[in-house]
Amino acid sequence: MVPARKTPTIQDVARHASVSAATVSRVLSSPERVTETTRERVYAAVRDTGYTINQAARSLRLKAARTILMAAPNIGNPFYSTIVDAVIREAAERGYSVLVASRIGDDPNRWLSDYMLSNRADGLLLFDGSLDTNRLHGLRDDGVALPLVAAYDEIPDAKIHSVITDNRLAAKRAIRHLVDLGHTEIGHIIGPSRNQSTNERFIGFAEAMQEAGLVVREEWLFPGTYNMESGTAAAEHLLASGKLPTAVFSGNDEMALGLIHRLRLDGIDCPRDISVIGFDDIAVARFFDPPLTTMRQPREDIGRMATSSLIDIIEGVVPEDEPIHVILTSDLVVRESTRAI
Amino acid sequence: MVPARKTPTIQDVARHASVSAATVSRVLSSPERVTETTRERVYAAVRDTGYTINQAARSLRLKAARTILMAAPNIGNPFYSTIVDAVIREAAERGYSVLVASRIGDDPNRWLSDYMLSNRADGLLLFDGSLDTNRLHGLRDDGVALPLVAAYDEIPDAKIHSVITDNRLAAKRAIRHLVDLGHTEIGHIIGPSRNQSTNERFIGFAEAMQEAGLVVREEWLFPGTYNMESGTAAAEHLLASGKLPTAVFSGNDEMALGLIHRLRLDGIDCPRDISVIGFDDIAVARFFDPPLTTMRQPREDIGRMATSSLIDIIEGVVPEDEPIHVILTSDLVVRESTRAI
DNA sequence: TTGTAGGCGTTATCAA
DNA sequence: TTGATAACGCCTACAA
Repeated sequence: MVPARKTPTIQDVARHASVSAATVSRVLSSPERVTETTRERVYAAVRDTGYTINQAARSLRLKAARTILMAAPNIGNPFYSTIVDAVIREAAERGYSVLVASRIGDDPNRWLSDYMLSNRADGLLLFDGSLDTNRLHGLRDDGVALPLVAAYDEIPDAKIHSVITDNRLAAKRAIRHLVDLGHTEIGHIIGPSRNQSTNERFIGFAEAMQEAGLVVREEWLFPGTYNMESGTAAAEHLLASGKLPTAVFSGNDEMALGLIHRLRLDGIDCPRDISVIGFDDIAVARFFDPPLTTMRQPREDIGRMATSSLIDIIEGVVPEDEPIHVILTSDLVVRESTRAI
Repeated sequence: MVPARKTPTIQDVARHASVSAATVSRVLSSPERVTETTRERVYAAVRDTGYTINQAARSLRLKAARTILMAAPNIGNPFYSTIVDAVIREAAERGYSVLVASRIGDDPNRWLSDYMLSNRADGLLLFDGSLDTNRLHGLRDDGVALPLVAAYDEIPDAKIHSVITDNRLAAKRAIRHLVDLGHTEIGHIIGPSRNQSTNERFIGFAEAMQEAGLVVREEWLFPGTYNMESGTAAAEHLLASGKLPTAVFSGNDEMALGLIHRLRLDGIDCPRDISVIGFDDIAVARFFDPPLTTMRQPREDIGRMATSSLIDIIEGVVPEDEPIHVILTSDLVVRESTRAI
């Protein structure tokens, strides 16, 4: 219980074990290159001194921080909870730490370059498709491309590694589900337009509508912001438009929840009077009243795969000229917020 | 648009500006100690070379990482979303980065010490009251106490800085609200017992019951785990117990949501047949059906204050022998899940 | 198998 | 006001 006077260094361990610092370093990184006996002595010394490696020194020497940066436009959205968890988990398994950043300040690109170029992080996990592609390419270090994986929200650039979901297809399936139930008057709450995934969902919606021979009515489209309040706003927009659609495809679950809640205030019941399908399958979806029909996003898989891909790239196991493009599939989860007309 | 061959160092900038590296360093940290003219020359050189500081080298030299570690038992819980956001925001404002860790692996303490002692983080924001106090004290560096702030979940140790909420009082107010509505048969879904906040809420519940002259019935107590599934389980427990209470105080909102959902499946309607009050006021609470009455936790304030306190401690503006103890107050938010009997 | 020595990029100290 | 120098703790040639 003697408090350490000072954080022990590799030198202290070396002295303690009567070996050189080099040997200690070797024991720690490649134990097989050291005799059994000295190895044991070093391990003992490590225990005795309570030595832990100094990451700053190690990073400086190795030019690698064994840290990745997860950047999202709004990490405060509960949607990211599962993802953050998966990212941390996967990173930890491979010996990496995770720094998190949210969009802060004016220049959306500056903080990223700061992190990357200052040796704080070895790679970037980007959940924001709205960033300037060129500047991203510009983030270079040592003349080699910055390890970067676009996750969830795609970046329309084939050269950038990405782990995304089949947004367009999923949207089409959502609409087909409604069509199969007999709906012909279908509205759509659109997500924030700066997200590429939003656009993909919108395109899927439009395509499916056309394929079903249905018309997209302008007044049944509403630009939301992915939070519940904008679902409420969408409801008010629809209410004001005079005639309600019989079904609504919401760009995400939260807006769907806001929509259902607000409509009910005016006596419009889901699913009795209107069907609503969401997107994501957030945790509350199945506990809501009515339990929400939605397109389930494999959030955990996104986090895990994006992280492991990024680390693969950092560690050079992925050839630079063969971009990774993982497209995960979303599942239709039918619950009670949609019903036949 | 010429891609840099190599990350420029302070030496490169120095050469570029025809000054010494020391001068460049000075310009960057205390510009007033350098002549206007050289200062300008250095700034220009920084721009030209695209120099960014190497954090690893800086950390090594300064023995400070300008990084804090946020550790929570289950960062995957959406409850933390707002908090993470606030922490990042506050930290960024003071020039700090944020590392996140979740409980991973066997030894809950080991990873923390690893982070701290290895110079990766300068301080710890701990959202987990179940950690061994003594080992926490043992986390020392240079013989001075590890900068540590216990946030949200308190640690029963007066020497540890903390930013928490008035759990016991809040629970009492929740119960009094129910009592004021005429309820006398009140159940409680308890959170995971390893959390101190859980215990505080339970004590508050018990005290308020006693003060109101009500008895706590064993079969109306249910140990949950803070997720919606355990709310469902609580419902089934109550259903099986034969007689339902007329009101339930849930240790958090998510369990309340699961409870309400599950009871409705058996035709027990909230608030018609049973009143439910939650704790936290998570984002969905007001959009749920019925909108949830709950004790609002100032989550953003917790994140912000805990972070700024921690950084104060790191930077030595807080005397070590005067622990910070912030207790934030929770607000009763009356919505529609509770009603007079 | 082990040790010596040099350098990663930065900043603080001391001189000039 | 500015510059030279040393040191932070680690790893890796290279030498023994």
